[in-house]
This record gives sequence, C-alpha cells and structure tokens, in this order.
Amino acid sequence: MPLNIYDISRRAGVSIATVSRVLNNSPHVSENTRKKVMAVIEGCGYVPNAFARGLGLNSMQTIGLLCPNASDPYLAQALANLERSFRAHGYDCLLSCTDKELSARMQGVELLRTRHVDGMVLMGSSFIEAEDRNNDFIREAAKAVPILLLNGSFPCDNVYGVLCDDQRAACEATQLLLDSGRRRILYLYHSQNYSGRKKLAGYCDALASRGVELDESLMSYFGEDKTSVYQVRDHLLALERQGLEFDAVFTSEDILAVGAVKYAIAAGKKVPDDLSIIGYNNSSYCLCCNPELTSVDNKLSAICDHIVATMMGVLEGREMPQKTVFTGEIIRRGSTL
Amino acid sequence: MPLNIYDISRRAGVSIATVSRVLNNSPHVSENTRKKVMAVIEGCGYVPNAFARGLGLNSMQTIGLLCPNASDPYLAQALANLERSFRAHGYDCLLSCTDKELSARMQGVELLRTRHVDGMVLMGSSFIEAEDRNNDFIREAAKAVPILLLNGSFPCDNVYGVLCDDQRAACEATQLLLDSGRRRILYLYHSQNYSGRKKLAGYCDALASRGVELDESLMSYFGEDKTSVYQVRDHLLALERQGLEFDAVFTSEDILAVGAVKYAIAAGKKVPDDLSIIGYNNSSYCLCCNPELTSVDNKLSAICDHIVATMMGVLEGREMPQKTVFTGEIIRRGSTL
DNA sequence: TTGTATGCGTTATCAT
DNA sequence: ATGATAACGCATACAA
Repeated sequence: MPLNIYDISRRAGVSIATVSRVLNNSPHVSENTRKKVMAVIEGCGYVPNAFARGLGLNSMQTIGLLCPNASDPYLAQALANLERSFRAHGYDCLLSCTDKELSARMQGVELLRTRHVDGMVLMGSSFIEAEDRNNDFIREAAKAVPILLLNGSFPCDNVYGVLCDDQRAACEATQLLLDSGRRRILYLYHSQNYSGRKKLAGYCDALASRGVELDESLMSYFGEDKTSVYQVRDHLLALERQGLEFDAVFTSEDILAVGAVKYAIAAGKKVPDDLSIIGYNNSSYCLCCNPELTSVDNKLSAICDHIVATMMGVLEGREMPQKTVFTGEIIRRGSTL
Repeated sequence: MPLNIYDISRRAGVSIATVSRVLNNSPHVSENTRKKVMAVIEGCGYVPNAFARGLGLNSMQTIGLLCPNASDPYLAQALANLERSFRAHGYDCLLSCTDKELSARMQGVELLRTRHVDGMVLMGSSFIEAEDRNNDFIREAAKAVPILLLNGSFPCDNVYGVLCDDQRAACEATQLLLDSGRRRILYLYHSQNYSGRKKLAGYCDALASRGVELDESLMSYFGEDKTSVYQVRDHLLALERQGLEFDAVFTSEDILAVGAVKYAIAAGKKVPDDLSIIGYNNSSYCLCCNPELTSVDNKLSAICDHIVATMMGVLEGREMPQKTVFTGEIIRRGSTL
C-alpha cells in the first residue's frame, strides 16, 4: 500500500539510485535534482521501508536492552535514560526483560542476536557471574556485536564496562558510619554479583581502615527474590531476637534500607539515634522514608550517557575505552547522624 | 558470514522452498525430508535472517510500547509485565519512552509506525487528550496497526482500551474517608487526562452521595512535572498557611500521597488521626511510608495480561472487545482509620 | 552527476 | 511432495 522507491523515482523523473542517494544524502547529486526529489518525497510523505533497508544494510539501527527486573525503579530509570539517549542518536531500543536466572539471560541475549541488533546493553551487575564459564555466552555474543555493561566490567574484546567504583563508595559509606561512632554495622545485600562483591569488599576495607574487627554474623545475605521490605524487617527482627547487636545498617540497595527503616519502627528504635542507615542507588525510595535515606549516588545518568556515547563510538569504528569508572557520592540525609 | 537458506538447501539436498516449508512447518512436506532438513538446520545452528523474513512478511513480530516516563514505578512495572507476556507470545517489544508532551507522543507513534510494528500499546491514560483533534494521530495510526490503550479508552476502530474503573474506585476511596468522619478531603492530582478526569468525577460522586458540599478550593491541581514529594509537601504547607482546612488527602498517584505524608510530618500532624491519606496505584511506594499508604489497586497485572491477550486476538483476526474494564480495589493500610 | 543491474535472504506462487 | 522463480524494497558497484 505505501509507496516505494520506484514510485518516487517515477514521479520525480529520476532513477531509484538517485532517490536512494538523496535519501542517504550522498554528495554525488546535484542541488537541482535533490530539490526536485525532496519535493516529491515530502509531497507524498514517503518513508523508506525499514525492513528492506535492514536487509540491505544488515542493520535496523537497533540496540538491545537487557534488563533484569524492569520494575526496579533504579533499572527503570536507567531504561528511560538509555532509550532517550539512543533514540536521540537515531537508534531504537529492543527491550528484553530477562529474569535473573542465567538461562533466561542467555536466552535474552540469543534472541536479541537473532534480531540482529547493532549492539547490546546488559543492565545491572547481575550479568557477570563469578563462575567464569557462565560468562561464555557473553563472549560469544561479543563476537557479533559490541556489548556494553551497565555497572559491570568484563575483560573481553568488544565488551565495554561503564560503572561506579562501588568498592570505594561502599568503603566511604561504611567509614561515615564508623566515624560517627558506630561499630556494629550490619551489611545487607541480596546479590552475589560483580558489584555486590565490590560493595562487600568496600565494607571490609572500611572496617580494616578503622581497625574494627570483621564479624561475619553482621554480613547478611538476602536471596534475590527476598526484596520485600517486610522480609527485610522480619529478618532484622529475627536477628535481634537471636541476640545480635547492631547500631547501623548498610545495604546494597535502597529498598533493603527501606526495610531497615521498617525494622526500626517495629523495634521501637529511633533513626538515626539508635540506628543509622545507609542505602545504595539514591533512588526515589530515599525520599519516601522518614527520616529520608542517606544513600550512595552511583551516578546513573552519567553512566547511561557514557554507555550511549561509547556504543556510538564503537559503532562508528572509533577506539573506545574498555572500562570507564565513575566515582560514587554519598548523599547525606536524615537516616545518618 | 552466517549461513542462509541456500546453504541449508544444498547441504540437505533439497530446494530452498522445501527448507522454507520446514521452517514454517507447512503440512505439505514428507516426514522423511522434514527430518533430514531439521537435522541439517540443527546441526549447524541455522537461524533465518530476521530482516529478510520481515521484508517478505512485512512484519518482524514486534510490538511498540510507548511509555511516558518509564521511571515511574507503576509504568515500569507495566513495562515489565507487558514485555514478558508479549515475548511469551513470540513478539519482541520496541520501546519508546516518549515525553508527556503531545508532540513527543506523536513523534513516538510515528517512529514506531515507520518501523512497521505489528501493534502498539499506549501506556498510561495521558495518551488520550480532552481536545479531540489532538487525538487524530491515534486515529491515523490505528488505520495501520491495532492500538491498545493501557488505562484508557477511545471510541475508534482498531483501538482497544483496557482499564480500571477509576471513577468508581475513586468514589469508593473518597467514601471510605467520608464514612470515617472526614469532611474536608483534599484531592491532589497532577494530570488532566482521561483517568485523571474520571478520578475527579469519582471524588465528586462520593461527596454527592454523602451530601457533602463540593469545595473547589480542595481540588488541587499539580502540573505534570511537579511530582516531587517535596513540592507536594511545600504546596500543602502553603495551603495550610493560607488557612485552608483539611482532614484527609486523596491523590491520583501514590507519589503525591507520599508527599502528603511528608507534609503531615512537617506540620506535626499524626497520620491517620489528624490526617487520613489515600493514594492511587498501590505501587511499591505504599510500603515505604510510615504509616503505610492505603491505596487503590487498579489491577495492573490483570490489565497487562488482558492487553496482550487482546492484541494477540486482534492480530489473529479474532473479534475482540473494544473496551475492557476491571474493578479497582482499595487496599487498606495504616494511613487511614 | 545519473542510470542500470544485481544482491540481500526470505516467502509465496506457480509448475511439475 | 517438491522445485524453480518471482516478488519484497532498498543500497550500491559499475557503467555511462
């Protein structure tokens, strides 16, 4: 039904090659015929067929976004940033909300590959696994298209990482707690992934830097799915009943910190007087609590901008840094002294 | 680099037509050759080229998702639900995070059309405007592909609305407040769109049903962008300073209700004793507040499921209902008596 | 500068 | 049941 390049060429009295040249603003076309062709094109609202174009160029200017858990406000924000920026560069985004399980992520990557996306963004540090053979599917995919890691790093050709120095930020956050006199700092995390391990290391660094002994019982792992604030609250209440003492909580995600606030309310503790709390991500959750959450801002929007810039650079054949690190910033609010 | 259908046909000793038939499991192929061809296909991991397929079929099995503000947890959740479900049906999702402005939405729809998506989902009620001529771009797009409205309704061929009865739900929420003795109920909203108007009507219905006089000064409009909890808090503080009295707040979005909680804290009022609060969407924000927010659950996941089912039905040529209405449910929590 | 002709990898329409 | 071949709509190498 819609017209094709032949229709335009006929109406403009030129060949389809000329129309194509005008469309791709080739320099090898006289100003006169360009005007003439453009007039016809705009006159009938002609738009080149994207499928045919894709077939010829083997590209539809599309970036695949792999997002485990788009309902997480942090990743949702990243999604919005990335999509907006890619679109501004003329690229569309194909979304794949994979589950966190390895098989689902592999499937997501594979599906995007069959769609011949020009590049992929793996969102969230959960993509890189500790078991190195589990990362083979990333190496494989990277042979075909550039892969950008949001909050991850991976030494592999055609894979580019853009991230925040979580270890340092986590260290500084923990030091903030230590320097305000806290000694029993609970570390709550729910993921054993790349950045999860970095944050844990930062926590340990801080303790070492202040000569505080590491207490394993203060490091509390939360399964991937147990992110409900209620579960965190109940978990902390259980720890309290078991006699575990703590005067601060540092979490790998804001939502876990929200749970800590819930716990404080349930346990009749004042925040921050009885319990200091620091979250991570500086998401919109921080403003919902009372008191509001001190949190680590890991520069999401800068990271997203840089991801898009890097992707564009790679696609244009320019040399790009394989790893870009931003520095986190602690946003102090009411949940700390 | 990857093999094509000719490679397969050669290796299997058949014609490309037969390979194509096997691929699209046509009944007109003997079990014997099917086995033979499948063996070759799986042996070398052949996958048909999506672009060529798209060109031939004029479809790449893609649904366009238009999402104003993906950073809103409610829409982000919808995004995740829709994508998962469409994918389960073999459709990929092209994302377009349009701005709220009309021109941006029009542009988003247009862009998706040039990509020849098989259908579009317009997320959020902000897509349907009161000015009817501003909806022409939807009518235009609907001529080409089916359009599903998430939380919207629009009497137009090939446009299908799936929504919650916001008017009724808002009425019931307001009645809940009235029946607990509140009389000065502030209604906070930040959008004049379809569902925004419905909620307002429900609010008015409730007042009428209980014989309470409508006070225009209690209906407080918030510009689209003024969704920060701080701004809501300050706005309410300002209203208080102006001498406006109110003992309850009902909002069109949870985030606005969070702002109301902030106000109560700032003003030294107890929730729900001095001030009852009800939000809308039953989003994750509800659990972050203290007390937790009573909110209207507008059945997002049911709506998403139904959107996908309807889209699939339309694409398969079945007759589908143009409008499907779910009933909201009030989830009572600590912010109301 | 412009036009001709071919390839891109499918699907679908004819024959056989 | 299977095979040859023509679309599908564009980009481009090559010719003019």
